[in-house]
Amino acid sequence: MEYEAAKEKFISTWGSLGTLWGINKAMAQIQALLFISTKPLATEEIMEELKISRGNTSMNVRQLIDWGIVTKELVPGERREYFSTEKDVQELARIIAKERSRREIRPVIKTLEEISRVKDDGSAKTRELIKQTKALHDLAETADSMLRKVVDQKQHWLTKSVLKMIK
Amino acid sequence: MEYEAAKEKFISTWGSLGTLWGINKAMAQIQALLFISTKPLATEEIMEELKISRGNTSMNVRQLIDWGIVTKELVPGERREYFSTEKDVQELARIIAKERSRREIRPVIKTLEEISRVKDDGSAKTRELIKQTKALHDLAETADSMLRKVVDQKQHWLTKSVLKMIK
DNA sequence: TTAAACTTTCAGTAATTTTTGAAAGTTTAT
DNA sequence: ATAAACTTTCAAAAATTACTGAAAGTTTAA
Repeated sequence: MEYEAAKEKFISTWGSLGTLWGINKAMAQIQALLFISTKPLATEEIMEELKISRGNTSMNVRQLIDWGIVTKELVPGERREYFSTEKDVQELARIIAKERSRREIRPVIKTLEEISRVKDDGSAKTRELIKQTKALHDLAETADSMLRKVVDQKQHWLTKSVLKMIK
Repeated sequence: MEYEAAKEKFISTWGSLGTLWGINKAMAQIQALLFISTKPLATEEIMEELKISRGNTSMNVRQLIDWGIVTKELVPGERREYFSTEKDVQELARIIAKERSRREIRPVIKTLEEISRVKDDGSAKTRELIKQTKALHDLAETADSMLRKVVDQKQHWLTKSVLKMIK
C-alpha cells in the first residue's frame, strides 16, 4: 500500500470508529488527520484534506478542543491558528476515558441511584426494579472506577501487572 | 417516585445510553423492559409497553437474540413466542464486552495492522503514519485483551484484587 | 478607525438512520 | 389441505443528525 492510500484508509477507519463511539465522523477524521500529521494544520488545510466546509471544520475543531484532545498552536508572526492533537496514545486514551466517564457514565450512575430509591410498595415488580437497578448501579460504579483509575497515572505498571495476572 | 415513573425513567435512560453505545433506541428499550420484567414478554406486550410497531419490535428482538442477550422462551401449550433477557449483570457485561470486541475492536485492529505495513519510502510523513498506527495498534490490543479477559470467567476475584491494587 | 485576515454562527439543506405498516411467510391444529 | 395465529420482511415515511455556505463577529496591524 502506498502512503496516500494508507493515509486515506486510516482517516476513514478512524472516522467510522468515531461514529460508533458517539463522536461524529468529521470530528474523528480531523483528529485522525492531525494524529498522523508531522506538523500542526490550519483550518484551510483541514478543509482541503477532508473536503469539508469551513463551518464544519470550525465546529468540530472546537469540540476536539473542548474534549482536550486538540490544542491551538500559535505560530509567531502568523495570523491564522494552527491545530495539533495529543500524539501520545496513552495520554489520548486517558483523556478520552476521563471525558467519557464524566459525560456519559457518571450521569447514568446518578440516574440509576435515583431510580433504585423508588417507593417500595412491596410488589414483585417493584422489588425486581429495585434489585436490577441496584445491580446495574454497582456494575457501573465498578466499571467506571476501573476505567478511571486504570487509565490514570499508573497505567504503565498496572497494565503490565494486570496482564500478567490474567494471562 | 412511584413505580410507573421509575420504570419509565429506567427504560428511557437505558434507551438513550444505547444510542451512545451504537445500539439503537428501540433495541436498548426492549432490553431494559425485559430486564426489569418479572416474567417473559410476548411481542404484543412489548409493542404496547413501548408504543412501537410490530415490525420494529420483531427486528430489534431478533438483533438482541443475535447478540445473545435475549432468548426465546417457549411456553408449553402457547403458540406465541415469549422473550426474556439475561438477568445477571455480570453475565450481561461479559456478553456485551465480547460482542463489542468481536464486532468493533477486532476489525479495527486488523485494519491498523494493515495500514502500518504501508510501503516505507523513508519520508517523514510515512514514518509518522507508521509510528502512530503502530502505537494505536498496541494500545488497541492491550485494551481489547484487558476487556476480554477481565470480563471473562475470572471477574470476581479479579475485580476485587484490581480494585484493591489501584485504590 | 479602517481594512484585511481570519473564525464562528446558524438557518436551511442534505444525508443517514429509524420506524411504520401492510404484505408475505411460517407454523400448528384440525 | 385450510385456516388461524403468529412472525418476518421491506419499501416508503418520519425523525434525527450532520453539513454547508454566507453573513456576522473578532482580532491585529497600520
